[in-house]
Amino acid sequence: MSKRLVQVALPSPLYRLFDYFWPSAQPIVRGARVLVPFGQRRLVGIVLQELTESDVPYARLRNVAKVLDSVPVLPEEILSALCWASRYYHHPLGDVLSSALPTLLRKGRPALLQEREQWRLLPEVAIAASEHDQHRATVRGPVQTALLARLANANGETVDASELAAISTRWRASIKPLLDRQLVSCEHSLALPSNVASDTGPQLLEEQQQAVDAIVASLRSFQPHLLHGVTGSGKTEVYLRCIEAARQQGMQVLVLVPEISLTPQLMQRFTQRLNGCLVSLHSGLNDSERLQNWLLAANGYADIVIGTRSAVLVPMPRLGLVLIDEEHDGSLKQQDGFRYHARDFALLRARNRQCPVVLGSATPSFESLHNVTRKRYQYLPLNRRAGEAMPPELALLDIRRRPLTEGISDRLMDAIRTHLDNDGQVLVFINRRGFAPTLLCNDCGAAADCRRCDAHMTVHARSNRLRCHHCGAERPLPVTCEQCSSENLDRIGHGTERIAAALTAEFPDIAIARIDRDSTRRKGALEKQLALAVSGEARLLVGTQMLAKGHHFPKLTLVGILDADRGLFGTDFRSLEHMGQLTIQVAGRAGREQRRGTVLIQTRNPDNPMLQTLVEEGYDAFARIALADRQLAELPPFAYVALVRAEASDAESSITFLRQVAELLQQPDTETLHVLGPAPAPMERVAGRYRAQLLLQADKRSTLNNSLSWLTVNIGDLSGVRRTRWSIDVDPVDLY
DNA sequence: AGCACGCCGACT
DNA sequence: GTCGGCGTGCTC
Repeated sequence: MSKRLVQVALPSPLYRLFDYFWPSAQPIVRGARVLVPFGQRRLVGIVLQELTESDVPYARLRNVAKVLDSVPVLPEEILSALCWASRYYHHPLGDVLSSALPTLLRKGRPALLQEREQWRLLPEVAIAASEHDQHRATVRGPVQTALLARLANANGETVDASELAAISTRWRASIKPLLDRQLVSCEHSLALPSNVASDTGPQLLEEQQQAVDAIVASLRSFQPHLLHGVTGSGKTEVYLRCIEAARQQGMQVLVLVPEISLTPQLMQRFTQRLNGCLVSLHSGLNDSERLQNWLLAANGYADIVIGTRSAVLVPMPRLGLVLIDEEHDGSLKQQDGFRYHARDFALLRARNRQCPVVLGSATPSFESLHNVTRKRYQYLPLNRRAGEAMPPELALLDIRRRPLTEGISDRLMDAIRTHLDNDGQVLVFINRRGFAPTLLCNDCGAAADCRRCDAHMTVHARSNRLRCHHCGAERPLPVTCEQCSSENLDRIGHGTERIAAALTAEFPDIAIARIDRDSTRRKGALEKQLALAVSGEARLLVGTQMLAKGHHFPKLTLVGILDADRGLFGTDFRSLEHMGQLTIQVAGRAGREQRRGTVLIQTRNPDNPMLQTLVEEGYDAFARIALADRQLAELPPFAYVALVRAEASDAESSITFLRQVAELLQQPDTETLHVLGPAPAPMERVAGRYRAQLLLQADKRSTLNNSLSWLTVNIGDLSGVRRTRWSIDVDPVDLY
């Protein structure tokens, strides 16, 4: 009798699956983990199916070393979606499956929920024991006495093991004899977090109610909705009502947010308003917390899962609704390894499960707007701001031939002063951190450059250092030019640090909160700065795009945008879209309560039609025109693109490698696939490595898909694969 | 990707 | 004489 055979996906960059003998009497479970020998190593893989035969000579097949799960860790619902994603994104299946697992499961840890361990003084003996103790107390050690005292103190209620552990690190040794003599008992139970709403929320506006009704009506069927709500229109309130409705129907709800640690306000609101088992998945969790929450979701205990991008990969057996907040946000796309887009993956899952997806944004992605016109998404607009709030008034400030103080025009400075005099709060937005982006020598003209990147070093004045924002390199701020030793150095350009300093000089009595990655790196620093901003204690706010995401500053009356022009001339076809979204998002921070907000946008291109459309007619009109341009240029969402990226330690080999790739791609579908490049990346050298890319463009998804499939089977034969790191990026969000 | 094997340079 | 550099090959 021959041994059974099984096909396993392993975490490796190989576009291949591996066959093993199944020596165990246990049933073969698709989606379960196995430990297998692989070369000299042992890897954790996922069982895909039983095989009747293998193409590999049987002499070379090896045995599965250990079966790790009797129940699939990746049930069919998520497994089939991940298999699809592997084909769509042309990323090796084993790697895809592995990235869907929390780290501890990837390492082979049992997929068991942590149970709560609780101890109790047995009631029958409680009194007897304490009397007994009065006479024979000396028999017990101090730890035992303390443990008994703590348990007696609970009056027959249970005490968590963690509390007993706090008494002594050796508490287990001390409690064992008490357990043996049946003085105490130990109980294990599932620690299910359970949230109870403390607040019912406001009456909905008509538009909000219509949106809720439409979404709730679509439960149990596949229906994407685009919830297009201007800032302050109460999107979150719509989410909350839909979540509650789905939960009451016994469904699990998945909520994706850009970066949970950046939105403590949102998280707080969810815990205030939702009932049931609420679980979060974000970068702030450690491995065991992450595993626990993952398992709560995967076993159907969690009712609501709120998380960042990777939460979309978590199995949810009762999934009935998916919400994606800030669906235009670039952080939904993974930028390395398995480069999936969480929005698109969510749509696939929802289709499989026949449930609705809500995409929420004040500035929807062009893709989503296009899907509304194609009638693929239901459009749910929220145009009215809650309460009395009026939409902010946007205006362009022509700064050509105007005096500037540290990048701030006299007219903006006057406006800031007026608002501060009238008790307003002002936000100055500049999407650049540090003090100055360049340190230039006035004598020889040399800029302080990063030694490993094609980039200037950014001056950080407070820490007195130069930093590279691309590779993280750092060095002390030089006093003299590194090239010619001249002392005549100039700091060129402006970052948040410099703007904050300039505003302090101008308004010495006003408290300033600076919010960017540097000022909020320390734990708790972001919360502190945000609290200053929200309370209005800091009346001047300076920040990067961190400030643009979902925060609510009730007292804000004026927003100044310093460098809108940069987005007009980006290298990327999406630069303009991003500029529009960022501008409107930042503008949305203003005037969310009684006072109408003003937004002043400094520009040297006041005649630019796109900028004018954005300011005068709003985001929708802006998007319509920009989308028409995309159509003419045959760019997404009217065409399908992918990028083949390569990097190597010298400039030549990544280009030569991609030249071969381009040649390879000429073979199938020659007429319909456009291959552009290879070209060096816009910033060729980063962290000492030279990057290049090849752009693939097709008017049919299948053309692109077939070409990439062909590529993945043949790319391994190219010379130079060893020396280049390459990757495929389907539907890239950034072209560099 | 990892890991082993294999063949050439500066060291105890 | 060896430790170790990274080129090449393989992983069921």
